[in-house]
Formats: sequence, structure tokens, C-alpha cells
Amino acid sequence: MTQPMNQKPEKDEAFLQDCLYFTTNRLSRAITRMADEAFATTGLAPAYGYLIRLVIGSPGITQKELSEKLSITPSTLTRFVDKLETKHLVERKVHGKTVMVYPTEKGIELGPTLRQASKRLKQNYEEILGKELSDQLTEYLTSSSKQLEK
Amino acid sequence: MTQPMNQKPEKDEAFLQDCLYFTTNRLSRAITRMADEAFATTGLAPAYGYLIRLVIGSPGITQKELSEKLSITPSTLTRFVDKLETKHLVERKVHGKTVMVYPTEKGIELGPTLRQASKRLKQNYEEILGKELSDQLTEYLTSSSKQLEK
DNA sequence: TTATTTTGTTTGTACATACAAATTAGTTGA
DNA sequence: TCAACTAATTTGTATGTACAAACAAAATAA
Repeated sequence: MTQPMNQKPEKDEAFLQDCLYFTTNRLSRAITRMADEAFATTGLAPAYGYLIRLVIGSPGITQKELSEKLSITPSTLTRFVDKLETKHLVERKVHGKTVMVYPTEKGIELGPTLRQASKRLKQNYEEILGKELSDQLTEYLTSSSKQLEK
Repeated sequence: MTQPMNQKPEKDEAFLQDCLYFTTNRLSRAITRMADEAFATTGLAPAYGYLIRLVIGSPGITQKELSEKLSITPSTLTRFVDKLETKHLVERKVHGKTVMVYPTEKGIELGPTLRQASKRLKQNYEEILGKELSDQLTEYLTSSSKQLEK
């Protein structure tokens, strides 16, 4: 009897838990919910917070560089900068065909608040997952992303 | 001198690589791109493929159960089933206040194609990441999701 | 110098997804 | 029996994100 007893095609749902696509997106939804909460006080979605921090850290950084560091497409980055510009948190300076992004005074002032939110977020998930797993997972994620993005 | 030399606030971008929110979403974008390719032949986005497979595996499964197994909200699930219903791949049967979902003949026939696409996807990412890392990562992701979803 | 190609950005459009509110249908307690 | 509650689903609306096409500026080739 080579055939296992279970005739029915995938009566259970192991194929979900085995799929990196599914499991990654599942975690993405969970951690995004958590991040939204942690950043609620900043008035900004988490992704925007990280963008501003990059701009504060490197005033005049180009949009191309930003989209690379954030691993999002240039078109998405355009929309992000649009929104932050209408909130007067960053401003663009066009230089030929490239666009350089600078923080405004208001943007710079937001820096500490953003770092705090990040810290809270990290505390929250480390409390649930443990520092061990959190760190290991984060490291694996970065390494995998780098490989897959090629 | 308690203060480290580096005065400038986050000149580098380590804070990105250290953040589980960022790294998870980064991988999510990369693997979703890959999954879209692998499922291109099916005419369906990957998420819909998994939904149909659950329905084939448990005909009459309720929407509530589906949304739990897929870890998506009920409202999202409603839209998914809407779309699959207009494509005549599944059909709803209302039973009181719950909705049961059944595969159509056409939906059942799609099963093998979907499993193939899944297999291709897995082969593709295992080729890049290695089976080792893939498995370990997938396991960590599932375990973390379970904990964070509580 | 002019024509071609490349590069960075933006715009149009589409989709997955969520939350909050509305709806509908059982359930329970007075 | 009916009012209040709870649970499953749907609808309205908003947002992050991508891809493809358009556009604009720079670089290169002729």
C-alpha cells in the first residue's frame, strides 16, 4: 500500500502553512495592524514615518535612492512624497531630471516622535514573540528579500 | 565621553533593517511579485487560487471559516467570493445567516492547475533561497503570525 | 548638431485589503 | 411574544501598492 489513506485532495490546509507567499502576507497583515496602532499618535502611517526618517538622515536624498532603500517602486514613492509635501513635512527640489527631497522644519520636529513610535512597535512585538525569534526572523527576512529582489 | 561619536541622527538606515514591520512588508512585495508570475497561467491572482483550493477541499465551507483560515477579514473575503462567483468558479448557498461556498464544475477542474502553479512558485523560491532557509523562514512566519493574531 | 537611447519621475488605472457602519438572521431573557 | 442582543455578511469608503504608459531631461551616437 504505497498510497496513503487520505484519498481526498487536500482535505486539510497544510498547503497554506507551507507556502512562503501565504505565510509572508499573513504576517504582513498582522504586523501592519500592530504598526498602525503604534504610529497612531504620529498622525502618519508607518511607511511614511520611515520615509521621513530617511529624509531627515540624508537631506537632499533623491527619490530614486529613497525608492531603493524602501524597496518600493518609483511610482509609489511619488505618491508618498506627494502626500508628505501636502502635509508640509518634506519638500522637493527639482534638479534636472532628478528630484531631491528635504525635510521641512515641521518634518524635522517630528523625528523624535517617529523614533518613539518605532520603539514602541518593537517593544510590542518583542513582548509577544520574544527578542530571540524577533531578531532571527527579521534577519532572515532581510536576507531573503535581498536575494529575491535580484 | 558617554556619547558615541556619531552625532548625526541615523545617517545610516539600520533602523529599517531592524524593523519587523518593514522587513516583512519588503519580503511580502518581493514574494508577491514572484507568486503573481507563477500564477499568471491560471488567470487568477495567487490569493484566489488558495481560496478555491480550500473550497474544493471542503465544499460547503462557510465564509467565516474561510476568512479565518486565510487570515483575512470577512469583508475582504466577501469581495473575493464575489469575484470568483462572477467567474463561475464557486457558488454561494445561503443558509440562514451564514453563507456556504461550493466549487462549480469549472472550479474543480482548475484544481490541478492551481496546485501546479503553487509547486512552480515553491520551486522558484527554493532555488533562490535554498530549501533550508525557505522552510525555516516559513515555519517562523507561521508561528509568529499565530502569536500576533491573538 | 541632431537623432536615439537611457534614466528619473509622474499619471492613469487597477486591485488587495481594512475599518466602520448597515443589514440580516438567529438567540435569549423578560 | 417580543425586545434586546449577538453573530455572519455586505457595503461604503479609504489607502497602500503595482504596472504600464507618458513625459522630461541627460547622455550618447551619428
